[in-house]
Order: sequence, then structure tokens, then C-alpha cells
Amino acid sequence: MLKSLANKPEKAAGEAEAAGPQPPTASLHGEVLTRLRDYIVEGNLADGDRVPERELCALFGISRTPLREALKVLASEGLLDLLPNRGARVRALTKRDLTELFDVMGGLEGLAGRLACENITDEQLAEIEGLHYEMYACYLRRDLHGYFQYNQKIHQKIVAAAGNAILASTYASFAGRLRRVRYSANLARERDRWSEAMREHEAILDALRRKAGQELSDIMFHHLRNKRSALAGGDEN
Amino acid sequence: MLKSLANKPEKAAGEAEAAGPQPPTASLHGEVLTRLRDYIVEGNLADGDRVPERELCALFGISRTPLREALKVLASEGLLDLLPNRGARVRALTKRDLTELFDVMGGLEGLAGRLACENITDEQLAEIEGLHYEMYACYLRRDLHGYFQYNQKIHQKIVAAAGNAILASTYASFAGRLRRVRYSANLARERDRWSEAMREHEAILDALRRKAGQELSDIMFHHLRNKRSALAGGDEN
DNA sequence: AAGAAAATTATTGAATTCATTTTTTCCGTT
DNA sequence: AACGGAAAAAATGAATTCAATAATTTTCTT
Repeated sequence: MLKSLANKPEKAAGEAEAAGPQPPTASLHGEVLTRLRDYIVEGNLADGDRVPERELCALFGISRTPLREALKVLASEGLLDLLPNRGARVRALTKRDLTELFDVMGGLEGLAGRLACENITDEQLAEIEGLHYEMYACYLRRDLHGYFQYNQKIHQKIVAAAGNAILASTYASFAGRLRRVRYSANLARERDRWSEAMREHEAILDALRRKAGQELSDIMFHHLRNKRSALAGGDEN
Repeated sequence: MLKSLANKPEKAAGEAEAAGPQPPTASLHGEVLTRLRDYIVEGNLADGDRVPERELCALFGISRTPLREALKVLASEGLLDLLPNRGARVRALTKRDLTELFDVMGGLEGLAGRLACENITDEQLAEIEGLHYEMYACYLRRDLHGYFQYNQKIHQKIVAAAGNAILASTYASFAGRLRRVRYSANLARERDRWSEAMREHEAILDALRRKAGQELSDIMFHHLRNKRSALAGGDEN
């Protein structure tokens, strides 16, 4: 295991980079955190796996101190469990977690829709319309993968159009947590309500055009709630 | 500065507690984090103050390593800024931060109201009714402080009644961030719309009784939005 | 040979150490 | 006296070290 993501495989400290004039910033500040989060979100570790400190230190070319700082942060984000004296483990989302997460995402996206109606520019709206039609094209040709891509982009753009940075970062954090599960078989169940979801997206675009914030807020929540329901029939956890 | 919160002023390591059979857990795990967060949230440091690592280490009786881990977590929560090579500072909420936070709180409380209508028990509803009338009594006798207390409790109880742990912890995190500002002069402006707020709370309780989730969601958002507007007239930041 | 106990090894949590960077102090110049 | 810059002091960031705890292996007993 441990996919090769390393840039400096070993002996990071003590030897200067022979390479050219790198920007003097590039500090490991959020760097380690981001790399480790990506590493976990991208699914390099399985649910429940213990996080191998020493291996990751070697992989990232750092000592345990900054790595453990990142572990604490990721635990506070809900990505890891911290077991006293027995290290960090990748937190497996229970069915309940999933349910709760989808509702919270629904609340956040509902808020995003409402605020987007207040703040969206014509350009942003046009961009979302474009994505919507691309997505519709995917739907027509039964391209589920493409559909998901555009779908996600549309949701992201609506959040962006809300113009609320705190909302955006909160949304991104939860989306990351869901991403570990997003591409699993569970999500393929969305296919069963594909046409329904497509109709919901028509309603979303319509409400957004009319700047009907309250209505859009409601549609967004129910859109997520329906997605949640499609999953709730699942069997695991 | 540095209020005396210490339990073990010094030499924490290396000497066993003479006291009785403490649970073998009690590890400093979330302990340092919680203590530091409380310390900051309670306003022991002013906006923009640098966080005095060494002093807090002495105060908490720990070394820099666990303290810095906590600093990273609190920075990721938005309570601190981490400046490369020049330490952590208490993040001052800009007016924009405040605006955004209130909207996000509005979204979360709207969600909480909606879910509460789905999940609230009769006991929980009765408890909220009780708090509501206590709050109303404070309003009648112009007890602003008491009013705030009950107000906060009601909002917390609605969030709790939603029965979504992830929502609850997210809400708590943002509430903590607002708490630093909550008791400031800014909030006294609420007095100007006291009767309006009181009416809104009547509507909240009414919708909750009728389990009108969609309606309550909307009321909650606007309730927060109105509170936000009462602040928006402010002058600083 | 199976299971229990002991010893060994590895891992974890936290203190300490060390190089680097920033901040402050001190001193000389104008 | 004000300014600029060198030297000293303090802080930060990260590696290393160390005690504790947990996991593993080995040895002993039956």
C-alpha cells in the first residue's frame, strides 16, 4: 500500500535542494495538512484503517510533529478517529452519518440557493445554464459519469454564487467527507431516480432564473433529501 | 493578563497525582484543545492579540507540542490566524465575517427548524414552550440579560431537537466563534427590535407546534437575517 | 501442543533540542 | 535627536529524544 506520492522520498532534512530558486514561501504550513487530507479523501486508506504515521512521514519527507498536527486537524474535521494511545483511524461513515451529512448538505445548499438568488451575476447564471445543458446532454446519452461531473460543478457554482466564503469552506469540508463515499456503488443508485433528479435540476435552474430564493432553498433541500432517500435503502453499516 | 486557570501550575510531568483512583483515561487528548478554546472564546485574549505560546504552556502545565497541535485545530476552526513564522493571532471578525456568519447560522437554524418539525418529541416541545414563556416574562419586565439567556437556550434546544449530531456540532462551532462578539455592545442593538424579535419567536413556536417545517425553516433564516441587519448598521471593521 | 506469563519490540504522546526567522536592543552615523 | 544597521535576544517550526503504553514474540507451565 501507500501509493507513491512522495516528492522527497527520504532524508528531507539536512540537504538543500539542488534545484533552482524556489519561492521562499512554500512552507510546510497548510501543505502537509492538504496533502494528508487529499491522501485520505482520495481513498488511499480504507475505512477503519489505522493511519501509519511513520510511513506517511517517510512518504511526505517530514517528521512526526507536523504530521501529528495535521492528524489532529483532520480528526476535528471528522475524517479521522483519534483513539487514545492507539493512534488515528480512518473514520468509516455509518449509515447514520451519511443520513445526517446529506441533511446538513441539504441545509447548506438550500442556504446557498437562497443567497445565490440575492447575489448571482448574469455571468454566473449563464455559466450555470451552460453546465446545466451539458449535464442534460449527458442525461440524454445516458452518460452517468459525465452527468455526475456536471452535476457536482453546478452545485459548486451555486455555492460560489452565494458569495459567502464561510459557507463555501464549510460546504467544501463536508463535500470532502462525502467524497470518500461518493464514487462507491451506493451512488450508482442515483440511476434509479435519474429522470426525477433531472427534473429537480430543471426546477433549480428555473427558480434561480426567477431569483425565487425561498423556493430554491426548499427545492435544494428536497433535492438532497431525495438523494439521501435513494441511499437509505442501502444495506451496509 | 493571563487569567489564572491553571490546575497544575508547574512541573506537570514526572510526578504522579497523589489523589485517589482517577479513571485511567483523563488523557490530555481533547483536554488541552477544549481548555484553550474556552480560554479564547471567553475573551481572555483581545482581537488580534498574538497567542503567547510559552505563557499558555506554563498556564496549562504542558509543553509546546500539544499546545501547538491545539493551535492548528483552532485555526482550522477559524478562531485563530496562523501567520508563517510569526505565530498565531486571535482572528478578529470583520464586518463581512459577521455578515457571513449570521447567514450561515440562519441556514443552519433554518435546517434545524425543519428537522425539528420532523423529529421533536412532545417533551422537547414542552420544554421549549416553557423556555419561551420564561423569555417572554423577561421581555415584559425588560430584562435584556435574562432574555438573551433564554433566547440562546431556545435556539440550542431547537438544534438539539433536530436530532442531527453533525448539525449540532457544526452549529456549536459557529456559535463559539460568535460568542466572542455576542456580549459586545453590538448585540445591545438588538434592543431596538426587541418587540419584533419577540414576535418572530412567537411565530417560531407556532410553526414548531404545527410541525410546519418549511415555514419554520424560512422564519428561522429571516429571524437571523433580521438580527444581522440590526448589526449591519454598526461602524467598526 | 495449547495456553498463560514474561520479555521483547513497536507505537504513541509529549518534552526537549536545534536551526531558522523574527523581533528587539544597542550602537554609530549624520 | 533621529535614523539605519549590526548584534543580541526571543519566537517559531520542525526534528529528535524519552517515558508510557500497547502489540508482538518468546518462553514457561501444564
